[in-house]
Formats: sequence, C-alpha cells, structure tokens
Amino acid sequence: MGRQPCCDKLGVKKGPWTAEEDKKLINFILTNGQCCWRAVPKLAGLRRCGKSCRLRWTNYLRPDLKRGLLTEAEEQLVIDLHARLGNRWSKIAARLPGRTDNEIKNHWNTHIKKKLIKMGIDPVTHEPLKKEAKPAEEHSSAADNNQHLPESNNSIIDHVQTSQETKDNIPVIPEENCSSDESQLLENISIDAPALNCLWSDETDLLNDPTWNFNTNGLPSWDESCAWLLDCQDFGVQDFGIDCFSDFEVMNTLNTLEMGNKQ
DNA sequence: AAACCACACAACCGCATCATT
DNA sequence: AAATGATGCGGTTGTGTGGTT
Repeated sequence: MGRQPCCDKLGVKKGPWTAEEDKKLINFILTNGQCCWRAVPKLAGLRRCGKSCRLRWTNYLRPDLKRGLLTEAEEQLVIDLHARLGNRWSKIAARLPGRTDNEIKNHWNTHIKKKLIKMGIDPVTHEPLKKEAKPAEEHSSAADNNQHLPESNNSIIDHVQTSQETKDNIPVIPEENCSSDESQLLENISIDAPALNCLWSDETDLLNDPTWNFNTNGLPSWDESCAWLLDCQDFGVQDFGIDCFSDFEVMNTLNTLEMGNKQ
C-alpha cells in the first residue's frame, strides 16, 4: 500500500534550522495555531516538510520547554518509567513537563545508559548485570524490549516500591489515552526520594499555574509565550498586540532563546 | 596551533497507527 | 473493507563543540 512521501523531496530543505526559518514557523503557529502540519510549510513560506516543522516546533521552539540537563530527580523518574514502559519515549516524556521525547531519548542514550552500566544495572532489562552476560548493547531490539518488560524485579524499582509501601502514593500525571494496562503500571510508580517529591509538587504547581493556559486543545498560551519569543528575536511584541508576560514564561522563553542563539 | 577524537544533541528516516474517503 | 493520507513514534545519523594529544 505504497505511501507517498510526506513532502516533495525536490526543493525541500534539510539540515539545521536558521533563525529566519524559526521566526517564520513561530509566526505561523502564533497566528494559526497547530494544525495540519502538512500545510504548514507552504502557508508559512518554508521550504521544509511538515514533519520537519512539527519536529522543530515540538522539540525546540515550543515555549513551554525546559532547557538544559535533566535534574537528578528527572533522571530517576526517567529510569523508573523506562523500567515500566521500555523505550516508549513519548509516554515517558508525557510525564516530565517541559521535556520532549527526543530530549529524553538522547539523555538516556548518552548519560543514563552509561550510568546504569557503571552501577552494574542492565539499562535494557533494569536487572543487575551478570559478568558473563552480553553487553547491554547486544540485547534485543527496543521493540523486543517493550515486549519483555521486567516484572518489578529491578533493583531500583524494587527499592522504590518497597518504600512506596510506607509512604503515601503520589499521583502520576493522568494521561487520558493511557491504556488500562499502562495506567495500572504507572499507578504503581511512586516517588521515593524527596527530590522527586519536589519534582511532582513543582509539576502540580505548573499545571495549576494560571499563567499556563492548558486549554482544551492541550496547548499552553501560545500567543503569550510565542509573542515574547518573537520579541526576543527582534520581531517586536507590539506586532502581535501582546505586552505582558509572567516571569515564568519569561524564564522559559529566555532559556529557549539562549539555546537558539548558541546555534 | 593543528589534528584528532569523543560526546551531546538536533534533525532525519522509515514504519506504525489512526482517520477519512 | 480497502485504499489513501496525515501524524506520531522510535531508531539512527549528521554535525557542532569541547577536550586531548
């Protein structure tokens, strides 16, 4: 059932995004919202494919993104979630506000994996590494991994769960489209370390923060956040008729811009 | 100072899934 | 029910950067 490519291969630009392209994309989404990615490049005047636009937006330009390395607490949460969900990065990312699946995936591959191996833990099965065992990299594919998730026999998770029995459950972020199995899995995850408690409470605050308009579309207040972003990129806030932002948004967008300027 | 290397991260590719016709 | 199209996901690759020799 041959699928057509998502975009014309001819004339489509690849590689790193320029500031100008970012501006165009931000401007377009600010004006039109997120819809129909396939049409975005044409309408926004970009010589990119829709996929590329979506990726750029979700992984880099979104104003609600946190930047910088994952904290210890976030890292621990990723490990816990990975033990339950396997390489389902988007599911994991859904529980780390401001983090993207790509970011978590990268962090896993570059940092956490090595850390676990150093600790003598197999990053795939989350079981203790045996001397005669094959290196982690030689384990079966990620797809297999998803099918052979450990059943709570991992040392870290055991530790967490043991502690869970003596502590109140801390709710995970509800995800509407979680399967019942997934929900069950995730309900079993509790937060042990104080740092993680902190993370969750921060997250709760974030979600309750009136400056963050998590509206029915699942979108934060783009017009506010994006306008600031555009302002910082020499667009001029006045162009969009928006003139006030919370400190929180300012920090987030500034972080985004800092990273952008490094490019 | 230059060459080389390793690492981190942004971006791409192919496939799966879901929606629509 | 089948075909088609759009989007999302996960694996992989490419590139920039910093450290080392």
